[in-house]
Amino acid sequence: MTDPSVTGVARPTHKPDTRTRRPVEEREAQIIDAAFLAFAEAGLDETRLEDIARLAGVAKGTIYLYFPNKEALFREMIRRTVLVRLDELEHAPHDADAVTDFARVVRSYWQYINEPQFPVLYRLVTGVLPRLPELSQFFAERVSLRWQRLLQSCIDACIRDGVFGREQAAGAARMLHALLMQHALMRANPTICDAIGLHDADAVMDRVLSFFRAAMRPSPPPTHAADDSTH
Amino acid sequence: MTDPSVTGVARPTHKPDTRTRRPVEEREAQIIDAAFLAFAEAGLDETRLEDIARLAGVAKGTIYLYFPNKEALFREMIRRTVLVRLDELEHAPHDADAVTDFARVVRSYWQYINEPQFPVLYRLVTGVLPRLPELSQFFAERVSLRWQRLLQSCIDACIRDGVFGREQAAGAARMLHALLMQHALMRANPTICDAIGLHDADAVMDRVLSFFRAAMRPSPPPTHAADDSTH
DNA sequence: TGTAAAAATGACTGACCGGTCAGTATCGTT
DNA sequence: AACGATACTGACCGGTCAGTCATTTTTACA
Repeated sequence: MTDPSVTGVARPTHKPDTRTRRPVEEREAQIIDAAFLAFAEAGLDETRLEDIARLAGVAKGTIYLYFPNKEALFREMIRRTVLVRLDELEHAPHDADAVTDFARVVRSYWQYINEPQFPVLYRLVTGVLPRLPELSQFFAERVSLRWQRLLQSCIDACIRDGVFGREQAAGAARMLHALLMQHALMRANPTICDAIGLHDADAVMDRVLSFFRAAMRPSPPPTHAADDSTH
Repeated sequence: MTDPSVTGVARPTHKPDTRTRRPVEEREAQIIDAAFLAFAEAGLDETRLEDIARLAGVAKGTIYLYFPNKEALFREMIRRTVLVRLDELEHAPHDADAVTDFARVVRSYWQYINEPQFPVLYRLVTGVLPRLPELSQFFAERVSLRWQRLLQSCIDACIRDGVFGREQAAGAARMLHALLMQHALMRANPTICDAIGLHDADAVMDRVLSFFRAAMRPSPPPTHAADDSTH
């Protein structure tokens, strides 16, 4: 008996520093990581605390030393996983060139929502919406709205520079967000991804951006040519 | 024993319309409707069979006369609710005019995904994805892919007519689908809907269509004016 | 009205699992 | 080494609920 997984490792080499409290954060992270994996596979209700405990390499009771209950663990897991990398991305300094800036932000967003965690989070949050509405609110605020604001500011800069026309300015960020988000979600769905070939993430983003730029390109001066559309 | 769904019809009784078996379908529909309401509120796991039974006005045991278990009831509820109105829409005869046709199909799709049931179905299906992957496949096939094909055929017709340019032809239906779907989902999320004002469904659709048309408008002839963009 | 079959009922059962806590192991200090 | 203090464990408890089935109600028909 006893636990062979961790015991006996930490030899008392005098005492380098009192790391007594360090393990607390480690344990939490350990449990959170395990929770992500377990919840990702089975969702909030179908996941048993035992499973999380086993994945984390601790006993079930240990989880309750760090989180008051299953739901709180779930919530905290979502919170932390959503926030990973989000802040650093937003706080990156703006470039001088509006176009470069725009491209950089779009790429960051695209990267973020195409990491494998993202669709999982989206699914988990969506799945528990009626039970944990504040979580969905948090998600909407932190992801959808935040990025839309960021995108809009880049787009506005491009409009000021004359790269984009003014015609589609209103809601342009929403459109771009919709295109990117939906494509990321489609890519995460094997049925759809296979059916319409979205495997190459870069290619998909280029395609979306090309479409977006086409919509945003300034109108030609009013030369009223009736039907010059021949191929 | 035997199959209750069809048996007894061939009775040579002189009664002209033996409605003997009519209640069977009624009961099923009754239970399915109640299941939709109950599942919509709490999801697959959190919904108790008792709740569904109470909503349907039957006893719990009765449900098991019509559905083998909870999961099958859930699946069947999704299947039927997804299919409602889908076929009739697709089978409507095509118009002669490509533009009118396009507008009609887009409006149908928009209507479909903005009915209050739709986001609920989307959420439910998304929520149980790892457990019932074939359901998500069904949903993807019946909604996303089917409509994308339909949209693409309308768009192609518009391109042939010169209304849309050829440049963005590839994946145009996917783009439009992404825009419409994501906007419908955002509209169903109170946090987002309130934050960016998407309450007026018609206005939102117009905005999306305007953006889409801007992207699809044929390019002007190649007058290579370098920087004519100054308003 | 009688009666047999079909339909519906809801009390019951047993598996399951979130949460508890008495007990054990480990660590830091003296 | 001895002694708290702290971290961890996992058997256990109790509530819950999907699914069952003996019983009751309804229906069909003579």
